[in-house]
Amino acid sequence: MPKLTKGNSMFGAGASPGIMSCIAGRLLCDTFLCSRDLLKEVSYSLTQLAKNQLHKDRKEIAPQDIPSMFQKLESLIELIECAQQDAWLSLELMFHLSVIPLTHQLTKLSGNLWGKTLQGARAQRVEYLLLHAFHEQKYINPDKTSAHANEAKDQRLPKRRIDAGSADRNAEEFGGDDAKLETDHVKGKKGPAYAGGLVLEPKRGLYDKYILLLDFNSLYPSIIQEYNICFTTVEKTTDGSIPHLPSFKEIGVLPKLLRDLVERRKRVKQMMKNAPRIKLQQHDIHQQALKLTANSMYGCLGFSNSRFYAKPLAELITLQGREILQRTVDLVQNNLNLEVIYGDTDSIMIHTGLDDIEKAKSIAVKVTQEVNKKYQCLVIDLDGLYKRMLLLKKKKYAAIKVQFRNDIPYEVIERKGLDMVRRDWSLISKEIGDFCLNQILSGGSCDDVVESIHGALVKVREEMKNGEIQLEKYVITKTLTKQPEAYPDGKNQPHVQVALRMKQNGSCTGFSPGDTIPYVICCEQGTSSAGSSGMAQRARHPDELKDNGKWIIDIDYYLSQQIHPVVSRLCASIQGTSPERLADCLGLDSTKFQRRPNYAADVDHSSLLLGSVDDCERYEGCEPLVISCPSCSSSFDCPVVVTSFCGSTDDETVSPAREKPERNFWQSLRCPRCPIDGDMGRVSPAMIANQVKRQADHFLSLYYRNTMTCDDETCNYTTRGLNLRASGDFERGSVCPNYPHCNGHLLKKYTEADLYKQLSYFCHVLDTEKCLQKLNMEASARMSLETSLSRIRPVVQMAASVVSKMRDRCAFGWINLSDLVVAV
DNA sequence: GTCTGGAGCGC
DNA sequence: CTGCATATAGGCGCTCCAGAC
Repeated sequence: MPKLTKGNSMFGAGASPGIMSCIAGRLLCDTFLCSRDLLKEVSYSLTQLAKNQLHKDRKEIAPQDIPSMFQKLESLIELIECAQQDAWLSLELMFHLSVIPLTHQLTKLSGNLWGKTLQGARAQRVEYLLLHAFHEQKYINPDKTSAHANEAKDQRLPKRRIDAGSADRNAEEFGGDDAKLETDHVKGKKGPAYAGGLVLEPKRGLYDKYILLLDFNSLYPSIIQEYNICFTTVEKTTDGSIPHLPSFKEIGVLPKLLRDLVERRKRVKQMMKNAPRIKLQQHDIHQQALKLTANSMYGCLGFSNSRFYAKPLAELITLQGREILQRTVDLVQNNLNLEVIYGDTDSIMIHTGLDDIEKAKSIAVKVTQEVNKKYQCLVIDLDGLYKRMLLLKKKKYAAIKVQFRNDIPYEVIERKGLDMVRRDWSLISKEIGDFCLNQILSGGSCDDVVESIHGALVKVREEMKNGEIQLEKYVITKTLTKQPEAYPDGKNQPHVQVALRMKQNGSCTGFSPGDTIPYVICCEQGTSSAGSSGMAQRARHPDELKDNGKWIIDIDYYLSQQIHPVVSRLCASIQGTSPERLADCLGLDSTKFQRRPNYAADVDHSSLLLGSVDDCERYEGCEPLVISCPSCSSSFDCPVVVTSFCGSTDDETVSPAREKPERNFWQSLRCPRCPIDGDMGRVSPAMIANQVKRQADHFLSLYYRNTMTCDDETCNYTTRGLNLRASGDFERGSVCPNYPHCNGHLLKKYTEADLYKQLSYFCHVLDTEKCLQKLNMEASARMSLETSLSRIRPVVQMAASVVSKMRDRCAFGWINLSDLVVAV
């Protein structure tokens, strides 16, 4: 009898060799593996799958309870019934997913072993598909080499035509020409081996006019056909560069194979139109299998352990993909004058600015016609009409999609990449996030939306504090990618810690890579989370809390690390709220959530200067006015005049205590570091004026340097040169010089708004007049302040007038009146 | 502050 | 030569977290 071990298999894949030998000759359908392949779920436990897929409840029995259930008749029968139920659920799941017919079709297409398809061996399916295709054309296939053998002797036999004649040029070897890179890749497995799809920099924000989502149907398979890309057609390069497109007229093996698959799929889809009900599902599975097979071929060209590994071909395909997407964007923006707001690999989103769905559709028709004219195989198509959309980042957006059933429109909310679709956030933060998203997309007024979000946050905080939230909502789920013991930094990973502890105390037998681990973040009763150890140490399995009073939910963690980040990311472009305000609603210390300085580039400076914000906020980010002492070599930040004479303004509360020594500068007009007596460190009015002038000139020249930086964070290209490349998107600055590789735009590093703000700050520092009008104080205090200021006025007069003249020359001082029109 | 490993998405 | 254990893996692009430095 072979050993029926389990648990040492990678990715928890299937059964051990022992089990396989026991069932030799029979197919094994593991519904756990199939579900992981075909479904997207937070957890792939039978309980979860039964609930979400079959809508049935499953009774769970803890492993440690099983032995005792054998002790009594009733409990033994219960155990048997549960086991039987599990068997039926697995079977039902198998039918629900149509695993057998689907894998049957896939196997028939590729000609591999059905049992392997059931194990999910995708690379092997493609391998067999290509083996058959090349063999049929009388090519000799390359040998299969193991990863180990690859490292020792990276030599793969080229494919050679049996009738080795004219086609000798085909006998090229695509693998192994860059052995160094390849072994790096095999060993470290870090970093991509070649460039992939192009992702456009999104124009972030909330859109309430129709957006068109257009995408190319199966981009990569279509590129292979469009440009006849194959082992047999592409000329190999010797220097490791990407090969050129083939000029070979005869159709290659890969393109022909794909063409056949596409045509067969077309025929099957045609048959579906007037097929009897009973045949409908069968056809549907057949066409799915054809599509899956066509789409998985590219992936295996780039897979370094594949028998048909061909990095140059994979590179050539993705390069074409990037160029096609960029050409499409250029066409839509420059020739059709439409605004492209985002695009990823094979898709573009167009902001129509229209409320009328029919007009929006007609634009889509026009665009698709124009684009499709340019290609033979490639087809772009309308894939979605979004009524409203929130575009947050690359690969992160949500939209209300309008769909049609029998020409009747209905709306669905689509969420891509947002925290709410990820399993590694707790249910409670996902629920709040969904609520906020629904509010934002509701189309309600800004005030209403913000108010209801703030209200919801206050409410959930109350409920959490009162213990009204179920434990399940706090559960976070993460996947193990290695054996729990194999993590080098397992100490820092909550799910690894939980898995190790569960194994240790015997509540389970062990874990395999691919298993999902649920946990909650806790704190020890009576201690605050702030002082305790790292969060990985405070992670517990939900069951550990149920019968143990020592650990309780760490509510502060959930408020600040789960709910706040999710909500504040959603609200990033929503007027009327801010991370600070949201933190306030959650009862958190709002000072910890202040805007990071690099966000300042995103905000509109003009509104900042126009509004009635207080001085410290208005001049945030400005460089201080530095006065250097004529006697000693020290320098110090010049304090604001009015603040020095009036201790009770707002500025005092924000000034750090370290500025105290400079406080009385304006009273004494002496360097604070020089001896009090004697003439050392005395600063004259002319010195002040000179120093102010010199510093203002510095900022002026900074502005005129006109340094431009690319707004694509991954590029960050910086230049002073002018780039005259045309772009449909003039407002955002000119196209990045890295153009085909980067889709960003050059923006001024130091804008006129920055300069204006800086000069205004210097004016503010030296101001002795305007500040009086603004102050709201008692008559007696005002009198004494006025006297002090009038004494200092002659000293700063010269400096103040120098800098205010410079500021007033700055064109930014001209206010566009339309900016002042504000909807009330 | 920056950098890195890990995870989990989108396409 | 036999018994037993081994190894079994589609791609790249892009956030985001937490910890180390």
